Amino acid sequence: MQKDASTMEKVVALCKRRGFIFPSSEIYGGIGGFWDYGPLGVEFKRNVKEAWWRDMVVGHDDTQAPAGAPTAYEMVGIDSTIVTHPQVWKASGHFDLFYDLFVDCKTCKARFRADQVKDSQCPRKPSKLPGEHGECALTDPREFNLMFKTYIGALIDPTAEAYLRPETAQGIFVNFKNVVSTSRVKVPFGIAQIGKSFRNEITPRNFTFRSREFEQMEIEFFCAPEESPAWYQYWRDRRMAWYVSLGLASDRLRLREHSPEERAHYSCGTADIEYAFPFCAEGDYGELEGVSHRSDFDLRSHMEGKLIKDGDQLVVERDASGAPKHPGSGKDLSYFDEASQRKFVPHVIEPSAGADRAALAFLCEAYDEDSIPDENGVPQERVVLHLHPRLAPVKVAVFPLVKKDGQPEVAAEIYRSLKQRWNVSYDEKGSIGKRYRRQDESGTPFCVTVDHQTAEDQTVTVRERDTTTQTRVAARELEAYIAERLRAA
RNA sequence: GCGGGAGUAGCUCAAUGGUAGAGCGCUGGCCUUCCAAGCCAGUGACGCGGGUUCGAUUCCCGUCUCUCGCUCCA
Repeated sequence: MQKDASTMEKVVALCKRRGFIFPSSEIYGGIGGFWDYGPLGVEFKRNVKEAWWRDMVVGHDDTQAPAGAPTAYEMVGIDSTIVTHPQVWKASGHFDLFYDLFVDCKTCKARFRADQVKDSQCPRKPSKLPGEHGECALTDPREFNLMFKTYIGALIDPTAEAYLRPETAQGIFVNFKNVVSTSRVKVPFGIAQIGKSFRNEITPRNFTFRSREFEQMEIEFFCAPEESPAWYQYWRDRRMAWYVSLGLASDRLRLREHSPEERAHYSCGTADIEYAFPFCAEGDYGELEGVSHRSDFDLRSHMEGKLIKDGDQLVVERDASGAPKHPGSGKDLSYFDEASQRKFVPHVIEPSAGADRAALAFLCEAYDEDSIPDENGVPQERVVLHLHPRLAPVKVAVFPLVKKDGQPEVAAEIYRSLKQRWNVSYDEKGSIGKRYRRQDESGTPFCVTVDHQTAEDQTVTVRERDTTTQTRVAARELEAYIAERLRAA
């Protein structure tokens, strides 16, 4: 189906109606930029994260090179804290990057970074600086704090200031030494993490796409400097293929290589995996994941202190007295490679994905309105989520065709048995067609119905969500049948 | 923060200066041998504070929240 801004409204409405996603704190009027996942949503989002964790981490084979990879590599995971030592964000550059002073002009509604006023021009009189025009009405510089601040300990004291992490990546870098020295990994290897991050986005927008509290799925992949371009290629393509494998196969998905001007100063390669969300203007895309080549920027930052660019070199930023502006840990985060008898600071490839964004893209892609014939053969519109079975919150729904003749008892028995393996729901209310439709909206790939024939030959019907076709299957073979279909998907 | 839009039931909408109706949904029951539309019953709303008024959901003011556009990005 054609998808545009009105589709987005329908997806949002469906999410609310079926219990995927609710506005946070809604009974108090909501709170912008925060969203809660409901009963179906939590299962769905867990499936997204589980698919990522399985495909990237626990399912990874350390012993041989995957297709497209330069060599075999190892993968491990961690789970670091949301609140860290505040110095982490100073050394990483986030403190300076996320903590700006702005002045606004009340006359022309423009906003300038306080440190860039002298390089800006007044929108009404471009020959003048902001504030020089007679009608300019600049505010005092005001703090723009993109990191959530909190206080460690019960006492509110400036020395106790800390921040909620704006990304999970730094928790990996600061644990690099711990992982290397305890888990026997050798370069090249990756450390993965899934977790919440927080940013005071100035403009939360577009449903869960830009939220202030969101969840990331990040890998920091450490390799030898000279191998990094090949690993960058690998991860870029590997991550793109992951989305395709879970259903984002349409032309709404794309991989976009950043131009050199667009890249961060330390990066020698960045690509975005983007999806044309229904809320995007024609030709626009929204970012799902950034895969970037970060060189040795991060580990060096945590050794030496916050780095800035000096020519084509990265050097420690210094204050007036010549001391590092934001000192690093001083710990040696370099790696000794036994094979080559060589010591180096590993280079990093970072595939950084938004779990909520991926989830939203899967929902938008899956949303469909089609029509299927009713009992009289007249086409009737239906709403269906064609979610990949791995992502579907409920895998199977079990129904008795009618609520009598012992059918509910048989159906409940099947429900209990399948439930040991999958998330299964049972429903005996209303007409059978209505129950099918309800499951279609939830993205349930299979509906099993016990009917009159079940009592005669112990078979049930299995109805498929996408085609609505039905297959008669022996009850005792049901689990194997569904397992096979799920595996084949 | 600035500018625009909007707040009536879970959702979509209606009406009214005299405290609100409907459809869908949801719940219970009846009916029903396969794709949301039968029958009965039930559930449930005027964002908030103030003003005008005998009386405000309605008019006025304020406020809050959401939402759209601008600096942010997973």
